[in-house]
Amino acid sequence: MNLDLYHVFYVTALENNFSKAATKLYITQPSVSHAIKQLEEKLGVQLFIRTSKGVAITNEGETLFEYIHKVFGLIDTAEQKISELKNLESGHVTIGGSDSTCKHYLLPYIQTFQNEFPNIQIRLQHGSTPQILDKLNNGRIDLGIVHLPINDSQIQLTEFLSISSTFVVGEKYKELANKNISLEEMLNYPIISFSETSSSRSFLNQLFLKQGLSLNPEIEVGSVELLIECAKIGMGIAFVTKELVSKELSKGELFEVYLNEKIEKRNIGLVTRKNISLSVAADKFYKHLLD
Amino acid sequence: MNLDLYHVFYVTALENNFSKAATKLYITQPSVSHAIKQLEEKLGVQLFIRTSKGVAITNEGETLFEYIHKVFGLIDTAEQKISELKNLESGHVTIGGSDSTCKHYLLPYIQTFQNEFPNIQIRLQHGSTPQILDKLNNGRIDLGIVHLPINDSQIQLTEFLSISSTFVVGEKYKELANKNISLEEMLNYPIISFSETSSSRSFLNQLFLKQGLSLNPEIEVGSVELLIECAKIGMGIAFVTKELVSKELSKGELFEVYLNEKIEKRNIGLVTRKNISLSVAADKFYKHLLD
DNA sequence: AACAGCTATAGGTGGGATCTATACCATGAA
DNA sequence: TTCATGGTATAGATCCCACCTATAGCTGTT
Repeated sequence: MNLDLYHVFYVTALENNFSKAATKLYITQPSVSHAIKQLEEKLGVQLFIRTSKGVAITNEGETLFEYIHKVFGLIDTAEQKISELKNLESGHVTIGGSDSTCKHYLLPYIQTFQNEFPNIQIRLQHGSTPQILDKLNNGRIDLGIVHLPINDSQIQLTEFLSISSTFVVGEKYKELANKNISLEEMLNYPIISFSETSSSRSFLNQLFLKQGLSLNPEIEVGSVELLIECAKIGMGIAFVTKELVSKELSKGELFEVYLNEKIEKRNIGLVTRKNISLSVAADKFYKHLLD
Repeated sequence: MNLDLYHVFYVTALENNFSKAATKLYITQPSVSHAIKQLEEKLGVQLFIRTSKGVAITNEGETLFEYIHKVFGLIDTAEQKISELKNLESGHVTIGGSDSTCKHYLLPYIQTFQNEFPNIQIRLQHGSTPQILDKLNNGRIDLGIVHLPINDSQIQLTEFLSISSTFVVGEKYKELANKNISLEEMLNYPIISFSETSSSRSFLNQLFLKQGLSLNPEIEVGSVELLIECAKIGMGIAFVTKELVSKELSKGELFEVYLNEKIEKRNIGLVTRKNISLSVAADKFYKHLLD
C-alpha cells in the first residue's frame, strides 16, 4: 500500500494538470505521470484522460476522489488537532480528589492555570482516596490529589504539600487554649471531627489509638466549613488542618488548643499511573502544581 | 507529507507492539521503530510509550488514531468501490434518446445487458436530438441514441442502425398499395406523420421539399403506436419506419404504399462526448450495443 | 510553419528505506 | 543471584527505486 500515490492523485485531481500538480507537490511532471500510472495499474482502472490541454478525470477517478478528498481532509484535521494538543490550545485534564483537597489546595492552581491556558478544560472528579486510586487505574482521571500514605504498586506518587493538624475551640472553651493538655483530658470535652470515612478522621483515630485511647466524637461533619462553624459557636474541640483556619485564628474567632505532644505533619500527594504517560495538557498541569 | 508513516502508525496502534506491527507490514521491527520516531518528530508529540512488554499508545496517539482509523477505513472502502466499478458489480449508465428510439432500438439491448450485469443500473433520459446532444455535453448522460445526421464538433458519433422508411395504409386505402405513386399524388390523401419537432418529420419534409412540394399533414401524432393505429383505421397514409410495422404488414393489417422513387435509408447513431472517457459500465454497455 | 503547452518515455543517479546484527532494558523464572 | 524471554533502539551497510534531466511526441493555436 503506497499512500503517497493517493496524495499525488489528490493534488492532480484538484489541478487537472500533471505539470501543475508536480509544481504543487515539489516534484517533477514525469514523477506525477509515473505515479498516476502506478495507481491506475494498481486499481485496474483509468483515472485520468490525457488531453493536450491537461488531463480530465474519469468517472472512476471521480468516485475515487470523493473518498480521497475526505481522507486528506481527515489527515489535515488530525494534524491540526495534534498541533493544538501540543501547543496546549485544546485538550483537557481530569483531576480527582476529595472535595476539601480540591477546594483548598487545588483551586488556586486551577485558576492560574486557566489564566495561562484558557483552552484547556479542567475537569474535576470527586471521590475518597481509594475511589481516586481506582479511577486513576481505570484511566478515568489523569491525576489525583490524595492524603498520604497510600499503598498501591501501580501508582506513581509525588509529595505535594505538607499540612499541620491541630485542635481549635471557639470563645466558649477559650480557657483550654492557655494550657497544654493531654489527649486523655481532651476526651472530657465534646470532639468535633470529620466523618468516619475521611482520612483526616483515620489520622485522628490513630493519634488516640497510639495512646491506647478510643475516640468517639460527639459531632461528625462532612465539610471543613461546617466543622469550623461548629467550633466557633462552641460545640466542642475541632480537629482541623491548621492552614485552613489561619484566618479565624488571627481574627480571634478560634483559639488553638496545644497538645502536650507533637502531632505529626500530614502529607498530600499527587498520584498518577505508573508507566502511563500524561497527555501534554495533563503533564503541563502536573508541572504547574509542582512549581 | 509521508503518508506511509501513518500506515505504520495505524497498524502499530492496532497491535500495540512494534515487532508484531512489523510482521503485519512485511517490514522489520527497526523500520517500524524508525517510522514511529519520524512521525513523532514530525508531529512534535510522543505517540507511544515504549515498555518492556510492547508499546502503549499515548493520549495524543489515541486522538490521532481516531482520525487515522477513519482514513484507512475510507481508503479500504474506496478501493472496494473502484473494484466493484471495474468488475461491473456496481455503477450506472445513463442513456439519452427519444421515446421511440429508446423503446424500439434500445430496450432489447438493455434487457440482455441487465441479465448479464444485474448490478449496473441503467437510467434513461428522454429528449429530442438537440436536447440529447446538450445533455451529453453537460455530462448529464453517458451516451445518446439519435437519428442522424447531427452536426456537433464536440460529439463522437458511431453509426448504430440503418432503418428504412416507408408509407403504409390500412384497409381503407388498400388500393394504393398496388401501384407506385408519386409524392405529388400522395398529397391528395390525408398524411399521418410525427409532429413537427421530430427527426422523422423533418426527414419527411425534406423528401417533399426536394421535389418542390410542401407538406402539410392532416394528422400529427407523438408516438409510433398512435401513428400505426391511425393508419390501421384508415385515417390516411402514414410515414413510418418499416421495421416497426413488419408485424402489421405480414398480418395484412397494414399495406405498404410504394413510391415511384427510392427513399433513402435513415441512420441511427450512438453519440458520446469526444475526449471524455466512458465509465467502465458505460463502455461495457456501449460495446454491448455494437455487438 | 512555428509555437506553446501538455504528457510519455528513456536512462542514469543518489538518497533513504530497509535490512542485518547487536546492544540494551525490563520482567519473570530457576 | 543468574538466565531466558520478549521487547525496543541503534549502527552501519546495501541496494532499490523514486526522482531527476533530457527529449520525444502530440494537439491546438497563432
